[in-house]
Amino acid sequence: MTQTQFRYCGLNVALKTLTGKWKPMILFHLFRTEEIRFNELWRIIPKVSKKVLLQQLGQMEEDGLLTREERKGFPPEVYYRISEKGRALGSVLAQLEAWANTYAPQQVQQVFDSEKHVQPFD
Amino acid sequence: MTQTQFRYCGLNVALKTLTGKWKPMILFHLFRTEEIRFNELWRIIPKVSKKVLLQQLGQMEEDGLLTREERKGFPPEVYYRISEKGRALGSVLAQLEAWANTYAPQQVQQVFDSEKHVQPFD
DNA sequence: CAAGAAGGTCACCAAAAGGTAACCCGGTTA
DNA sequence: TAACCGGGTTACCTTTTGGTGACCTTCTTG
Repeated sequence: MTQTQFRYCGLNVALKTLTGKWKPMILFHLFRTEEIRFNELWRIIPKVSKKVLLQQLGQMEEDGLLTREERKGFPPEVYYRISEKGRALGSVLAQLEAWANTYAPQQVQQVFDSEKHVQPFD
Repeated sequence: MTQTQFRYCGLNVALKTLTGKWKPMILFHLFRTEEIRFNELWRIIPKVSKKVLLQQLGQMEEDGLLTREERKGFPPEVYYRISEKGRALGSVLAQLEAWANTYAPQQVQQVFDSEKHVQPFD
């Protein structure tokens, strides 16, 4: 028997930092690319508006999940990358992913299908 | 080096089932009591409105995180308990809790403080 | 000089989430 | 009969979240 112990306060905090329509996808890309420019991300993520993407990134920076670096110059570029704190979530996110694939495969498939016609990435 | 692999589809699904103002607290109670009546839960959870509690429980039932059993009789009582699928999340939730306690202890403390004057439970 | 690229802001709107209070129903008890 | 209990719904409102399009700024290039 798995005697799992948790309180809800930390859980609340953790879920609040993860909640946002585009955050799972942003995290996904941050985990796979090591560093990514704003416009790259914007082009990769299907249908998100510039404002909202910006604001989700802003929240994630506030929450310390990622770092934002302005490299000034020509066209001034901004690089986002996963932080220590964000990276520490990796295994948990993978487990959430696994849980959904095990216990709700049809819904996962639906999400997948609803996006594949929009974005053929990989 | 932790080579964490996840896609965002399952993550999206998992987070969607966990998102809701009172769900962390509901889960917390379901994990510790094995079975609980609606009004018990309502009295234990500080300030939630009946409607919203009901609707969060409804979503969680739809999502299969918990089971709802009407025991008809006297005043007809309704018992909620964690499901298989829900219980499978236990260790992940504990890890999210641990992550928040490690990386955002001050925010966790804030949530704790903001609720302790309302509810002295345990 | 005109146009474009990168990153960002602003005003405004639409949808979703949450909250409040009143009410319903069936059965019990004062 | 009146009031109460457990569980639940409804109408209505407020707050939060996400979305659209125009605009700005600095620098570069045609």
